[in-house]
Amino acid sequence: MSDSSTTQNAHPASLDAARLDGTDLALLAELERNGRLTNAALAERAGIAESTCTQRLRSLRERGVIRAFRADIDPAALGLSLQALITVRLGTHGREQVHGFERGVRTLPNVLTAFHVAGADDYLLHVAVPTAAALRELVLDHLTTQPHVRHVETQLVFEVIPGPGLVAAGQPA
Amino acid sequence: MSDSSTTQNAHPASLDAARLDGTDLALLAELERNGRLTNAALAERAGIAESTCTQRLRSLRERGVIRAFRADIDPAALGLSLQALITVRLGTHGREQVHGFERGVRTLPNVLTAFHVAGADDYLLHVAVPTAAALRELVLDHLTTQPHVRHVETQLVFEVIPGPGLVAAGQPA
DNA sequence: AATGAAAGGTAGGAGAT
DNA sequence: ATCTCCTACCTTTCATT
Repeated sequence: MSDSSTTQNAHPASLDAARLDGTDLALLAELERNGRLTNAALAERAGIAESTCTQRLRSLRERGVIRAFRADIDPAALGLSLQALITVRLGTHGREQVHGFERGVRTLPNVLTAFHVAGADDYLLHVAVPTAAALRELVLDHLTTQPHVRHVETQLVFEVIPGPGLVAAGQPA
Repeated sequence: MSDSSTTQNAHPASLDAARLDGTDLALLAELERNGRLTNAALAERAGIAESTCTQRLRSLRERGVIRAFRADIDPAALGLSLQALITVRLGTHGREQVHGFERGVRTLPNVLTAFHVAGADDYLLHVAVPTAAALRELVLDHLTTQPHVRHVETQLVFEVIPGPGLVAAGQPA
């Protein structure tokens, strides 16, 4: 196993629709379901030799098609049993403000993902917290205090429903 | 490698804050960054024997702390270079409507994740599509046509910003 | 719960097609 | 680009502490 930490971000600048053949798609589909499949098992399922599989995998990582392999961890098991979506509007929208806010978000604990969106709102933050009190603190101490934040709105998340997977949606039917 | 596909969902009903010691957290933190770390490397980083690491890992999966291992795939590489957040409001909110809608969402291609939220809106769908035309089709053919959908609003996603990771936020500082 | 040893499985490269 | 074969490494069970 090459074990290059997360996958060196040596992407060639984000390729659009890398040329992926059926074998690549099969590998991706398997690895999206089970990222810890052994190379041997993967090769067998795709009907190719193990060494070929190794090379294909390396190529997919180097091209940035596979960005990383991640353990999918239950937030509740870490004591983060409350999730919320927080809508954020900035007062000014220059490059500096945007970059500043994003830099902050990347290190804000409790933020799972942030979306920069078009429209009246600027950001949507998906967060996980232990308690309602922690959520309030997050909003009051780390968001409304940020220099260019003009408006914040919080929605409780009842449930997160996974979609059918990326590869299922790939390439036109 | 035990290779039980995704991780059999034999969770004990969703444990809240499973008892996780420092070693467990170290393992989770590593695996969140690199889910394909070998057991040997993981053991070394955590300062435990390889056989111990195997057991810890098995336990974490069996308890549902680790739900799965997934390849993180670049949507653009699959030709899905446009992302959006779609807000959905239902007309009626009985159990049947909610379950029906969720069942539909789970099989809707292009849906990466759906959030069931509290408030004026009922759902937020994170989708990835190849083109603006495909987005329009998704909304018109698969959402507004659903029986209990009353209102749909679409926001373009400029950028998805990853948070610092779940484990970073775990347990109070 | 954690460990070391040992058997069996796996990874990735060299060289040929 | 793919394959077969080979060696070094990895995984895991089990007896032991």
